[in-house]
Formats: sequence, structure tokens, C-alpha cells
Amino acid sequence: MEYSVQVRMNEKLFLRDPEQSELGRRIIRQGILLIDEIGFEETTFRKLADRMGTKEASIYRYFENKHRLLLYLIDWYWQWLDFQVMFETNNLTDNHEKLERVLRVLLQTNVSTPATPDDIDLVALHNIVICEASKAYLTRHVTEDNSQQLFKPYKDLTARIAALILEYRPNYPYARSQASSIIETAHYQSFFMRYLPSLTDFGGGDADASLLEFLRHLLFATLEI
Amino acid sequence: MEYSVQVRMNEKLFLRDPEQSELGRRIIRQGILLIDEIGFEETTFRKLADRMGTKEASIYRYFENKHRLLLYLIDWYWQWLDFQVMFETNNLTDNHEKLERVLRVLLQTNVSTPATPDDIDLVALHNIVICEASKAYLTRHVTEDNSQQLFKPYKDLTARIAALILEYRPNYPYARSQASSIIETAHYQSFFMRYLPSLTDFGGGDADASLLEFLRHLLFATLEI
DNA sequence: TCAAATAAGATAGCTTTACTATCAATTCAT
DNA sequence: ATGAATTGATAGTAAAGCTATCTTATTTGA
Repeated sequence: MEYSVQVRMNEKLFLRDPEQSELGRRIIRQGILLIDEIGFEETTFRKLADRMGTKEASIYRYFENKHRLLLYLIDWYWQWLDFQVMFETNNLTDNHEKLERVLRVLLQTNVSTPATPDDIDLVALHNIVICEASKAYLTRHVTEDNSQQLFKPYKDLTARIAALILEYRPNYPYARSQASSIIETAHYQSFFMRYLPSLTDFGGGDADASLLEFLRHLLFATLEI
Repeated sequence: MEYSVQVRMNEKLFLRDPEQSELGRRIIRQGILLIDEIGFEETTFRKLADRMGTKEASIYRYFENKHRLLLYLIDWYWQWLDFQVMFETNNLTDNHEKLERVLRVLLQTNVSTPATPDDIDLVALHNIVICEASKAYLTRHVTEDNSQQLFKPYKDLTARIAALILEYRPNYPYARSQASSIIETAHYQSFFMRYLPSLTDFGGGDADASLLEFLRHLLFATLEI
């Protein structure tokens, strides 16, 4: 049977829904590749248009500006992770194992979720999240963006993880902060590991395994009674 | 007796040392205020020059670009924190208490360190660190900047905290990752608390006290045997 | 103390970014 | 086949992010 996971995006993110046209879909897919390659600051709609063989003005018909495009990509990713967490923890009874799966999803290692939806380059997108995601909220217009629900996917993921934490350890008083911390830690420790390794303890052989071990330690040590 | 704490900056950060002239010092002090007020993205050398009653070109004689100015400010802050940690833990024998002091320094609460050095607005600078610090390293030129030692103050602070962690708990395998995590967590949980509070558990009355309590919990629970 | 060096002010100008506008060409839906 | 919507093509504007130059102050050091 054919199936595909549909990620339904907040309409405030775009001017015209990019999933409804070929050009729109190419903006998303090529946008991911370009931002991954040259970084968000260096990305311009002109460069993206050139790369796609279209015009700057056409991209502006879909997205108000490149910050909105970034928000779209990041939100997409959080929604995808949220789905993956749901999928990976489904039917499990062991609450410890559920949290273990959360960590693997965050690091995108050993995840068995259905293959890449809609030709999105998940590896590139994961890299974008590591390097650029905090720029989505570290702006002067956080509050305005927030009132348009633009951070809802991130909040939903945090809430889902917080709920799993509370299943594992009822009455834990910091479920949400613990959840948002573990998400953030997973990403910037990945960044540090890659670019500023002396800020981490993951120099040697299997750095990814060590990072997973560290996150496991952080999470479960704090959830002990 | 008169004394002042001198923060010696990496010469790669600037073209002309801003502490060596009145104009330079005003760039730093007014720069802090402007970035705090309007945010880093919205800050331009032209706006800063107008505010200071000087010219754009004059600022360019001190700093190659605004990213270098940001790095200067952030590095200054990390060096200042490093000093404060050193000062606050000096003469203490209780290793637990030392780490407790680290947390207070990170949150800038209940710190008894000598007053504001050189008219720097520490509250504004602390806010800048919360909102903008990660932009200092989340760039395409991390590696290049790193090779110029531009992240040394951050690494030094991390190393100092890691050393205190190892004093408290010898052989702990994640001293550096734990140190960098606690620094980052202190800052973005402050950010979330202020702008996206549903990502945290610090809604109510004394939010700052709750955040401190959370950090204490994170740190000491993971350092238990 | 006077000349030389240095810093700052003033003005100009250039390239790129981040848009907005317009109109023609194409495709698409009924 | 006609009208509506989408894209292409081209232009243009304001601001950002610089660099250059020339003049005027100020320092400094011989």
C-alpha cells in the first residue's frame, strides 16, 4: 500500500502554499540544499532563484522573506520529529524505552520511521536545525511571531516529550524545561562536537554514540527519585 | 584603594583597540545599549554612529564589521564571567558551594563581585548574551574565527567550570559537555522564560528563583554517584 | 616648539540585499 | 474558448555594508 506522511503547515508561514505547486515544492527542496550548503546568512532569494532557474520575484510570491522560509523549514522539521516520536513510541509499554527512543529521534540515529517524506533531504534539514534553528526565535519579533503560532510545532514537540517524562516520572516538577533543554542540548552539543570540540567530551572514536550516552545520562540521572 | 578589573581582549577582534581612545570606549558602551535596545540584526554601524554623534567610517576604523563587534562584546562578557567565577569561588573549600556560586554567576543573581567595571552596562550586556550570544558562533566562519582564538574566552569559562565539576566529582566523564550545557541552558531557559514561557516551568511568582532551582537540580542530580 | 604622525570628521561612492511593481506570456479550469 | 491564476522578465528603490579620500584636529617625540 502506498502512503505518505503529510505535514500540515501553519498558513501564516507563507503567502502561497509551497506544497500546492511544483515551483513551491522546488523552493522548499532546493532551499534546504542551499541553506545547508552556504548557510542561512549567506542565502538570498536571488541565489536560490538562480540555482532553481527561476526569478527572485517568484519566490517572494511564496514567502514574505527568508526568515519566514527558515521558520517554515524549522517548523516542518519539528512537526516531523513530533510524528517520529509518536511513531517510535507507539505500542511501547516501557516508559524508559520511550524516552530512549526520544533521544534517538533527536539525534536521528537508529530511527526506523518510514522513509523520507516527499523527497525532503532530511540529513540536510537536520544540519540546518543544528546550525540555524535558534535563529528562528532569537529575533526582535519573537513575540509577534509567537502570537501567530509560529513556534507551535516546537512547543508541541516539547509538550509531547514533557508528557513522556511525566509518564516515566509522575510529579516531576520540570518536565517542560527538561524537555526543551534536552532538545536544545542535543543540537548544540552536535554543533560543538563538530566545530568547537573542546567544549565537549566527544572527541574520539564514536562521537555520536558518546553524545547519545551523555544525553541519556543527563535525562535519566535527573529523573531518578 | 582604587582598583579596576582590566579585561584584556584578543587583538584579532578589532582593527584599533577600542579601550585606547574615548571614541573607542563609546563605541563599546553605546554599542551595548543599542544592541540591547533594537537587537543585533537591526543594529547597523550607521545607526550606532548617528546615536553617538560620529560617523560610520569612524566605527569601521575600530571594527571590521558588526559581527566582530558582537564577538568583542560576547568575549568580554565571558571573560568577565570567568573572572567572577574565580573571584566568587576563591577561598571556598566546599566544592558543592563553589558550583552553587557558578550557577549564581551564570544567572547574575546574588553576585557580590566588585561593581561594574569601566561603566559597562552589565544588565544590558547580560541581555545581549541571552538573546544574541549564539549568533557569535552559529556562522559559516566558525572554524576560521575559532582558528583566530575568538572563542577562547568561552572555552576558558567552560574549562574553569569543568575543572570545578571535576573537583566536586573526580572522574566524572562529561565535565566539559556538562559545563557548556549548563552555560547554554542558563541562557536559553532565561530567553524562553521571558518570550516563550510554555517551553519552561517557570511561569509563576519568583521565576528567577525557579530557574536557579532547576539548574541546581540539573547539575547536582547528574553529579551524584 | 615645530614637524610629523595619527585620529577623527566629512563626504562620496560602490556593490549587494531585500524588497515592490508592472506587464507580458503561459497554463489551467470550466 | 474565455477568463483567471501563475510564472517569467525586467525595472526600480531604499537600505545595508562596506571602501576611499581629503581635510581638520590632536598628539607626540626630537
